[in-house]
Amino acid sequence: MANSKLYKGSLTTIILKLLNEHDKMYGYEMTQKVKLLTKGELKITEGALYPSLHKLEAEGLLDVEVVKVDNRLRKYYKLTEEGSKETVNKLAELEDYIKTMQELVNLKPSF
Amino acid sequence: MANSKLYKGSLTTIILKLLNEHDKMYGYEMTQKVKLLTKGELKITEGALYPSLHKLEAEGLLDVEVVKVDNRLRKYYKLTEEGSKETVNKLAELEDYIKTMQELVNLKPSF
DNA sequence: TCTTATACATAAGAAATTTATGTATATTTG
DNA sequence: CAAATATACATAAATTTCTTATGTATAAGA
Repeated sequence: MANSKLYKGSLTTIILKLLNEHDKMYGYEMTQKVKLLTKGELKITEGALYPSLHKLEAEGLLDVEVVKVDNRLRKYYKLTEEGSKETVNKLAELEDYIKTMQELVNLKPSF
Repeated sequence: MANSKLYKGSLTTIILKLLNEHDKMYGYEMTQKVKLLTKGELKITEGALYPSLHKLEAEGLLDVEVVKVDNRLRKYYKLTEEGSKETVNKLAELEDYIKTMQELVNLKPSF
C-alpha cells in the first residue's frame, strides 16, 4: 500500500515490455506478474491498467483476443507489428531516462 | 523540442538534488544546469519549475532570498532543515524505482 | 457462508506536467 | 542601432497519466 506509486509515464513501457517477452498476456495476469517480479515494489492498479490497454489497442499497438476460461472472460493482448517497433523505442527511451537520472543523482558535490 | 519529456514525479527530486549539492540556486540557473549536465537530454521547463519551487517553499522544504543583480531579480532557493531530510527520502525513493525499472527492462525472455 | 481470488470495467478526482503567454531588462549580432 | 537572443521571473489553460472508489460477475478456499 505504501510507496508503490508509479512515476507517471512508465506504465505503457512496462506493458509493452511484458508483451515483448510473453507473446500474449491478459490484464489481470500483468498485475500479478509485476507484483511478483518486483516483490511488491510496483503495483499496477486496474484503474490505470485497463484504460492503458484500451488506448494501446486503439492506437494499433496491441491486438486483443477474448477467451472464455472457467466460465470467465479473459482478454489476451499481443503486440502488433507496429507495437513491436514502438516497444523498441519506448525501451530505449526509458533506458536513456534511467541513465540520465542515475547520473544526476550520483553527482558529487564537486559538480 | 523532441523527447525531453519528464517522467512525472521526478522534477521535485531533481530540484532537491541540485540544492543538496549547490547550497543555493535560482530557478533559471537550474534549467541551465540540468540542460548542461544532461547534454540536453532533460529540459526543465519554466512552466513546471516555478510552480514546483513555490510549492516546495510553501511546504517548508525551501527558503527563498530575493537578490537584485544587474537590475534584474533573482530568487535564490536553499534547503531548509526539513528539506534536507526530505531530500534523503526522495533520493532513496528514486533509486529504488530506478533499480526496479532496470530489473524489469532487463528481464530475459526466460522470465 | 463469508472472504478472497480471479477478471473485467468505468468514473471522479488529483497530481504533475506541457504549452502558451506575459512582463521586463541586458546583451549580442548583423 | 535595431532586432534577436539571453536572462529572469510568473501564471493560466490544457493535457497526460495516474489513484481511488465503485461496480459486475464467477470461482475457490476457509
